Amino acid sequence: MTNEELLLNNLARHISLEQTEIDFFFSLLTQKTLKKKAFLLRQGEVCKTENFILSGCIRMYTIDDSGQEHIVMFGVEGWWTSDLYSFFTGTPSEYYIDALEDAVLLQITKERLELLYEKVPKFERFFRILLQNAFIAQQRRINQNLSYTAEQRYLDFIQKYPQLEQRISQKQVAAYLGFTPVFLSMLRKKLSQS
Amino acid sequence: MTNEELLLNNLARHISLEQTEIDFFFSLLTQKTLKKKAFLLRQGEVCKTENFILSGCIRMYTIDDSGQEHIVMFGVEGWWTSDLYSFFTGTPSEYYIDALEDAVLLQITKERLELLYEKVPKFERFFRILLQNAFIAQQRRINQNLSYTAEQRYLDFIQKYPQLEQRISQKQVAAYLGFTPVFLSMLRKKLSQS
DNA sequence: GATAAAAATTAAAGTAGTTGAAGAAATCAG
DNA sequence: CTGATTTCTTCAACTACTTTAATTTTTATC
Repeated sequence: MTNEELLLNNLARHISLEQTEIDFFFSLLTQKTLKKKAFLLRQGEVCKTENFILSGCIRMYTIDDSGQEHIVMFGVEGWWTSDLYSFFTGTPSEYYIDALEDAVLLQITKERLELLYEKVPKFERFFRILLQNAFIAQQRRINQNLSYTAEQRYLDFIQKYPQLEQRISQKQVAAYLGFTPVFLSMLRKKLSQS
Repeated sequence: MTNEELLLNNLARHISLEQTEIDFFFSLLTQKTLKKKAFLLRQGEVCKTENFILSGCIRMYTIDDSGQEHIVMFGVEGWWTSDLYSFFTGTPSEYYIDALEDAVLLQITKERLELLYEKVPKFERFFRILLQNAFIAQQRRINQNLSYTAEQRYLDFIQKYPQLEQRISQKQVAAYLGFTPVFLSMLRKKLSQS
């Protein structure tokens, strides 16, 4: 699947478009490559784009008072990523976004997105559906953090994202699940023995 | 402020409407009263409505394997509440929604919402913005659950929702913040002493 | 391919939050 | 107003998870 097809698929899953509408949409996008460890966004900056991931792996995270990183979301090819709050309100972000692997993105700015909504209102629906899915995924995560033990959450994670677990370090998995890498190591040992 | 004004305000904050559009919107709503402890939705049922809370207090929660309740969201007057996943996909909900205080709601069904989007597309924007705000609030919560101690989360909660803390039991607060009522009681004692 | 840097493992001691149980205080239903 | 139910508090024992620190393994760099 080519890059363009990846995004076309993503669109077609939710709305049906004329070729001219597709072309117009693509004309609004710019491509960006991001080397591993390079930042797409830093805390304090305003997030100017929504980003469709063509390849690679990125994370969005905060750093707490004691210097620890906490990952609020991962993104891989086929996913959209952005700090929506900063993007929509124009206020500085609380988050960092950087690449865990070299990545290629398609970006759209807020101005161009507004233009897109105006010219092709169907896209308003498309982005609402994306948001809806992201909302639901977050709600699940909140509920799991409240209801499940660390072990249950880890098992759930590797079952749900088996490919992802292979691609990122355990340190990143722990920063997503909400415990320490040391504890994850102990967990894995315990699970491999039983 | 009358009931109708509460919702009008909520609308006006995000989109501007003609009187006929407002009237049409209101014609699609039905009012529902909910006695304390009465269910708006049970696990396994399909969520048929989005609900605007005119008065009272509701919660959305799950019950885990060991019988404990975990609250994923509260709602008070002026807020919208629903299980969006079930609402949009038509699949059975994983959640319960019930009233912590006698409540009055304005409800809109999915069919009527689709009709509304069709006749007055501005509403698509309105509901997207609502969703956006809810998304952002959830993202904050995920990050806080990862980054903060129980004590920090409690202090943050009472600072952010001082009115709410007065209206609901500590048991509900604990079920929202993710620890036991016993621990909350200990926390409060410790905080009152220092 | 050698060296440096980052990640993962292990162990031991410490802490935050849970569990269970019992009594006191508050709320609810008739 | 009364008894019944639910909520809150307190205590002590327990467990899940953290912290620190030392060692090994893996990955990155020139």
